[in-house]
Amino acid sequence: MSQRKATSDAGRATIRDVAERAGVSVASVSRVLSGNYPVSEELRRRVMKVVRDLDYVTNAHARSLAGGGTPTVAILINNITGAAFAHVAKGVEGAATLRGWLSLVGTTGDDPERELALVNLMRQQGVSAVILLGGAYDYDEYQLRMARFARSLDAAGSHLVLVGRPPLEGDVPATTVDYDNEGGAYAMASHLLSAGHRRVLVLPGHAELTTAQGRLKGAQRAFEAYGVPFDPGMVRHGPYDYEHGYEAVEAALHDTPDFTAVLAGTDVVAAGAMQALRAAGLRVPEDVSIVGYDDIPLASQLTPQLTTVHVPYEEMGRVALRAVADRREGGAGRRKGADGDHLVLGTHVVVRNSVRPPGQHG
Amino acid sequence: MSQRKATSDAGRATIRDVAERAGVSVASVSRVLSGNYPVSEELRRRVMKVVRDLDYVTNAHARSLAGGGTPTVAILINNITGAAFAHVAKGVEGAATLRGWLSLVGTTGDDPERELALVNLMRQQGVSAVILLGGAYDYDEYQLRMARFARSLDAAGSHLVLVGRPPLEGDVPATTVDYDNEGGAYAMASHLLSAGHRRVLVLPGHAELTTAQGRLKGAQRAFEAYGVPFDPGMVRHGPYDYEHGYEAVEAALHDTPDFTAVLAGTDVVAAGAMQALRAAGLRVPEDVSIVGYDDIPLASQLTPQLTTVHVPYEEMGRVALRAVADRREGGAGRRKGADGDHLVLGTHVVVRNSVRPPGQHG
DNA sequence: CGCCGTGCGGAAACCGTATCCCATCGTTAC
DNA sequence: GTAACGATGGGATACGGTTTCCGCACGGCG
Repeated sequence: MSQRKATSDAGRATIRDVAERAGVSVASVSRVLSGNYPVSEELRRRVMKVVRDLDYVTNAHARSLAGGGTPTVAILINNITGAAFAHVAKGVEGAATLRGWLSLVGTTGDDPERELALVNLMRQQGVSAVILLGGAYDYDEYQLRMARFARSLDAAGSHLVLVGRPPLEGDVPATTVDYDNEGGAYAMASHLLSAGHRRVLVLPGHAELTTAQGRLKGAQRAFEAYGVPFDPGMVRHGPYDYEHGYEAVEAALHDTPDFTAVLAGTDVVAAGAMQALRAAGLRVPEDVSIVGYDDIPLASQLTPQLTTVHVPYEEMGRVALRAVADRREGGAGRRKGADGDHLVLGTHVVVRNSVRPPGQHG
Repeated sequence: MSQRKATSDAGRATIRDVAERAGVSVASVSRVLSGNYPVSEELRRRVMKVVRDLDYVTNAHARSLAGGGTPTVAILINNITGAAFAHVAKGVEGAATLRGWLSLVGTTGDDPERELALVNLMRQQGVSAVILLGGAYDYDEYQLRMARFARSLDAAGSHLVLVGRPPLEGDVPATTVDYDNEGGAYAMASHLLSAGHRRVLVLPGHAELTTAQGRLKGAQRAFEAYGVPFDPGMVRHGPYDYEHGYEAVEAALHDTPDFTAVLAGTDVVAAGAMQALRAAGLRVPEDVSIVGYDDIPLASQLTPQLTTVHVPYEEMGRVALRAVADRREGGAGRRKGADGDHLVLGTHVVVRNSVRPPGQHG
């Protein structure tokens, strides 16, 4: 406990050590390293040699305390193993690294407590922005919670970015990067309808999840547009996972076995649905068609390859980071609440082999 | 450019602001917040109220400069979208958050340049440890490179952890968390052999990748143990992706079509292989058996569900973090090069539905 | 009533770096 | 020849906390 300095010799080299050993001042070393001040070639050489000898690296904490610092973004994600969000994270991380920014990643596990704790932790770190990934549960409290985050971060000179969530209401200092969720669902459902399907099992996801709400709404609109009655009994809610897809189809086969297609809220859900159909002796797509959503790699790896909606996840990540970077460079001149606060990216249907007209066996 | 203080009022609140507003000294505020010094109830209340009013959070940079700081681990990963490594990352992140540690994530994209840059960046951040994820390419240079990283980090009071890579040779200050790669492959190949398969297509991965080398070796040992001649012509190297699995099977069907089973180096490779077999009109497992490696969720989502080798990825992540934490608490008393430097976790075969004895149609 | 111990709050010294301001030196112009 | 000037390097200070060292006030006891 007491010997705090026991490992003193193992501590990292400071800029003072370098200065001393090179026989120059601390200021000169700093200038050589940051390179934003003219120094003589001789000085540079002397300093750099010592830097190499000592394997010196600047202390990022001290640097950012003194004002220099590397810009940092924080990525907060529910579950890092979810393929879709992993792609967004990749987009953010790639774009960040490209401009020399650093990225922190935290996982919330869908726990509001942890989300709060992490936002505060990131605030402590002085991040330039906090990027929140993934659909949100639209509790009454949600809007207030996010608005509080947004203001809190804004007051600290940071910024909140919502990716894949609906924008916040009112004059809240946050940026939203979204995709045309409802439109994708509309197009996907239209694809099924135009193939002749009328009885479609819909598995949009959790009823409270904003993503699921949008996907369901898009499907409903498509049914309307085609003049096909939409049967609420054909909708089954549940989590975005394989098991739900499997169980929902199992249950539907028992309750309403006349469906000829499955509109899954997610590729993973589609995979589960496909498996359940097979287990029941049904063929895909000969007996039942299936479509997914997200277009993660799994979609093209299933048999048959899945027709699905492509969502530009990685691009969204890049866009999110760009929005933050622009805002940061735009600086004081830009007002919050400006036009760029809500960015929407397009989606499109990717046609593969999991859809056929109904009743066409063989 | 010039108006550096333009946004002055937007800057975050400092501990001094809190102290002033609460009418107490800076030291008192610090003591209330860190809680490692007795303060009166009255003082605590006064300070906490102001903290809430101002939405104050401590500046992590200043704190860690002054010695307080939150311990941080860095996770360096080739590709965040790879399922296996994502699980390790999840394990590390979860264990880190559990003890209040922070985790940084960086992706290297298999680029040694970026790897170097990131290690240095992390060193600047003063991380407690750098955790390198994933199989390594065993170039001559690799050992030297890692040894340099290890010493460099060690000198800065940090530590290098290799996860899923072979341990470093010699007296290098690094910890390795590994799994029984070769043993898993041995068991998996034995499973096929005991089912009666003799002609097995082996897709171990890239020839230079240490993971692939181990998996191939394990398979070879199993063949030896069973007294079955191992045909090098049945081995096809390539990347751990879906396309490689597909193309390798396609090529093998042309060159050596007498194989009755596929031993894939990865579940994803197995998925590709399965697809190629189907495309050629072969059934799995009736005509050809397939096994994978890793036991990622995909394995149980394929049709048929894949028999594979379970690798405790998430556990490895947790173990890696625990190793770092222990070392940190063990402190100066522990010598580098101690026993705990190489941890090996077990693997086991998970039997599902993708294997049948050869020649048993129906 | 005075002394001393105790508990709590304040002033100040760092942590490692960037930057401002000034001193110095060599150079050029008058 | 001297003054003014540009190019560099050094010293000092600020960044926002933590922590050590002190001093003060209060209470109990002799």
